[in-house]
Amino acid sequence: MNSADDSASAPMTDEETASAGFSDDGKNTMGSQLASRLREAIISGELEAGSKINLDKARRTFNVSLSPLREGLARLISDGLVEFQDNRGYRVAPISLANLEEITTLREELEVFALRESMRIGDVEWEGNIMRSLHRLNRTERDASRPETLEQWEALHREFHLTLISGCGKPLLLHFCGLLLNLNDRYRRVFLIRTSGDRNVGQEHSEIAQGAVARDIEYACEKLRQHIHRTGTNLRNHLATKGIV
Amino acid sequence: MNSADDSASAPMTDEETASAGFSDDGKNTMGSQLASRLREAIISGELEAGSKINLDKARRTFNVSLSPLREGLARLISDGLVEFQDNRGYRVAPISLANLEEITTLREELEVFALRESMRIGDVEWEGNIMRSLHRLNRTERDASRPETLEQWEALHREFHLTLISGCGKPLLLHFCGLLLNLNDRYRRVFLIRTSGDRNVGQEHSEIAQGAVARDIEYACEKLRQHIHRTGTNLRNHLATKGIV
DNA sequence: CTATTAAAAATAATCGATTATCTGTCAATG
DNA sequence: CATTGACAGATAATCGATTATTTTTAATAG
Repeated sequence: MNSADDSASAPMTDEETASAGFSDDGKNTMGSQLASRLREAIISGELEAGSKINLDKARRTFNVSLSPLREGLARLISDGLVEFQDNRGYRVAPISLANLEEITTLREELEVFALRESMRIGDVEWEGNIMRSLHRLNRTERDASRPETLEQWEALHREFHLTLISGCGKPLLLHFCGLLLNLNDRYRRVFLIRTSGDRNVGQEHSEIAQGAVARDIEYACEKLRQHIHRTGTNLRNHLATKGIV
Repeated sequence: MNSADDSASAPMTDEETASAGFSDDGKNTMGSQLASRLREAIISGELEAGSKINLDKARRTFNVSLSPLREGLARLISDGLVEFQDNRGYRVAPISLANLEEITTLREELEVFALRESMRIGDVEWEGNIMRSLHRLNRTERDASRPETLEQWEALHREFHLTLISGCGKPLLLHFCGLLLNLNDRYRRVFLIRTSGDRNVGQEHSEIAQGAVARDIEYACEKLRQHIHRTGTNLRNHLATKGIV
């Protein structure tokens, strides 16, 4: 439960978005790699929400022994992406309308609170990091027809949101926000959503970022709240379309 | 990440306070039992904060193989009680003034928010559960000279706080609050603190509970916030006494 | 004397096999 | 016909041994 300063690092690969409590040096262990692969498989929808994870099958699929497999799965439990029951094994965490709405609500509470704190005590380096993240995000095209573009955009988008609140000086809070962001991204990835026509997401990000570095607390926080809320509404509509309750 | 309704159950044993994502049927697996024993060892201070956990030694101490030991430790990572690094093993999560202050701040934010939501949508059963938890808590004496009394009180105290917010209908939020409560209790247990003279904790609990069932949102939330804040201040002083930074 | 490297010891990670538990099927019973 | 119970197959949990990595120690060069 530490590492509040990840955001200052070089361009992130998916592997580096690991959750708190665990950390990888690059020289990964098998369990770590599996956690990454499984996380990607779940967030991308390759592993269906709610489905059972057969250990023996997974073991063969990934060509590993049970130990590292369980190790990896344990981490995804921390992430809220996998559920577990004694003697009954693992299951991909289900998705639901209620879950999405809770994620959205909590993001509005926690992420906005974290932004407020960041604007209160964040330093110049924090400001700089925001502008850099914003620039990189805005320079990246999001093309639904090319998956590698999507993944890249998702990584940068996540990075932007985390950087925005990285100045708050509260590792636990950042951990919670990271989890929520992860869970939220899953809904977007599962539905391969492109933003609906009436939104200019790039501009929304810019407004939040500019408000943040200008230390206009009420403006920035309100923009962020709206941004999160709109995303929630957007995703909810897609969920409804697919008939998910 | 479910089970929002634990609070309606019979008197809790320590084992039943397991974290979300995992659940035990009573017919526990070895990993589950280990998680409980280790959790107790850490929260009680038996395992020193910040100290390294030697797998081989632990394996011999608990008379188990590596697999269930790792399994148990993985759960404590989810709880924020253990930290892990690839190829370097496990370590009891350290304690610090900053960590305690963050826990207190986040409890003020999240627990109060959860109480607000509970008061907005909680039903009569929720109200009843609160009154029951309050009664059981107030009927239990907390005697620092008798450890079994302390554990009993801690369990009931935890139960009371969770029940208070159990009506909010937000499993994730309850999960976060549960984690924070756990982390907070650790500080209290480690220092075997009895409440300082100027507080009547029993009355504080009663006021919060009565405000909650009377749906006096502002009153109850403010009382809860003060309660959490006082506990934080209290613990901080003890930490300072022991020279912990 | 300090810094660098090599070997040895300690520790963590993984594997393959074994044991325990659960789940579904089907027959026997009321 | 529904219910119970025993069996068999599937699946999860655990173990003991092996392999990989890190940390410590010792030796050597500068």
